[in-house]
Amino acid sequence: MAKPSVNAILKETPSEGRSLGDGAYTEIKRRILSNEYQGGYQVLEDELCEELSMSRTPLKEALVRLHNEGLVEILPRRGMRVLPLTARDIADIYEVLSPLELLAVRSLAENPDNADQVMRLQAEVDGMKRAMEKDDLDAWAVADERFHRVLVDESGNPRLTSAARTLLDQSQRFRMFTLRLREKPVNSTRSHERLVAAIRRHDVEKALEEHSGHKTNWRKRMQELMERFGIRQI
Amino acid sequence: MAKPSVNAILKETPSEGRSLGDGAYTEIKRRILSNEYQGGYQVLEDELCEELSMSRTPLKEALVRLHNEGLVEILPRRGMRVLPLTARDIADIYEVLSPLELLAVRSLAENPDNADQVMRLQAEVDGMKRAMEKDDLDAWAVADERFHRVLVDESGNPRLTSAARTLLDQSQRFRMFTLRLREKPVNSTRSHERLVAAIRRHDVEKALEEHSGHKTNWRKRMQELMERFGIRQI
DNA sequence: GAATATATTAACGTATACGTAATATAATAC
DNA sequence: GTATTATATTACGTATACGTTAATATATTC
Repeated sequence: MAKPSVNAILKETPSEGRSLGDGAYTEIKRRILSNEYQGGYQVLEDELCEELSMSRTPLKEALVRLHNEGLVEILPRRGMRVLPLTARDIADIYEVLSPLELLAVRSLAENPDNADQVMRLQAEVDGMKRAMEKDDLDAWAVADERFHRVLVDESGNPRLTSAARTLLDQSQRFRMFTLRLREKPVNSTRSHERLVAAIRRHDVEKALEEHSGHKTNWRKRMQELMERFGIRQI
Repeated sequence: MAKPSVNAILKETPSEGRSLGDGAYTEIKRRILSNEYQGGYQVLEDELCEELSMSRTPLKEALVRLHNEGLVEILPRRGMRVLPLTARDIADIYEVLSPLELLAVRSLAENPDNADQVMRLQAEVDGMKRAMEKDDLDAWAVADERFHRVLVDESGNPRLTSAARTLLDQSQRFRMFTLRLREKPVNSTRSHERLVAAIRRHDVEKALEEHSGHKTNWRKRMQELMERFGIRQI
């Protein structure tokens, strides 16, 4: 009984993947970020080739890219391994991500012509609110992820976008993992809303404060969570 | 008359390159960072293969990595092209690099046990001073580059190191380009020395201030320089 | 039975082969 | 001479082939 062809999956992602290499990159990354492949998961190149029905050439390209983004390591003769995330890693990620997002927040709040950007952010906040009303945690997570992505995408600095995206990707594994362990993200949604409001009225100080506060709070809660559930790594 | 074999060059870099792919990556990157390959330089994969005496497989791997680091673009059927750096790019790079280095400075200054790290930084400052005495600009540039690399390497946060390194690499093309256009980097050397001194005595405020001041000053001078010489891009 | 030597296997790095699609060149019509 | 079509070339994406070497299994010795 054949598994559902992954080729079909690859075809269905019109977003990034023109080539097989792009397709493999997108698909493997999706599996890692969704924790389908958890930290420590190890697999040989040949097995992945089989799995994704392609040869080693495009697959290797995908692995090189994933390695560059810090998602996997490539072990000679042992294939690839999804890098585990420790509590320390999480702390490191947010230590770097925070100032980057802060830069984006400042840039948006200081932009006199930010109506369009604010609209895009608000759309995601609205998504979070609707998701909360329907108790749909998955939908909430999607909107949350999109919010942070929009934030750094709209900064106008491609280097900022690129660096932040890498870190957002890494953190997403953790966010997905803890999604159903933490309390309902009501406060988080409200905080995002206040942040957008501050950006809208160009209140730079308030926006920065709101963002810092949110991130600090979030980090504290996540550390508590990890301790409570004894999560050493994912 | 055969050109000096690049294989020889690759062999001589015991640092990174185990595989041919690593070697190609290191060598092409070196050429870009030293402006041997300037912005806009375009070359076909096959020509690079010839040049580096290897097949397309390991070469392509190197190109993928360089693309991920924002140094080149890969144009279907036209090979790779070294991305030009505009004044705007320079500004963007330093906008992101500054807070990252600042994070590193704070981390070092706050570390009660930083004697070893300070030593490493001081070694590079000494290198800059010796180079200035001998009017050896190239040696100065090497020490300067190493200083910033040590700074972010010693931060203790691998994500910070990785993100900052990418930006340092990008900025190095510009630093090399302007090395002989700017005045002698006497102030720069002194500023680095004061920064290390502040880190040594755990004077966080002073260290951050020194670093911000230096970076702000540097950015201003570089913008002046570009205007004066009409540098649109490199 | 333990330790060492040898053989086998397997996984990957790299080279090469091949098909395809885009571009350049040639040929033809007007 | 220009426009259009036909043909040839080329560069790359991908698959495959091959050799090397590390890891494992097997055999051999004490």
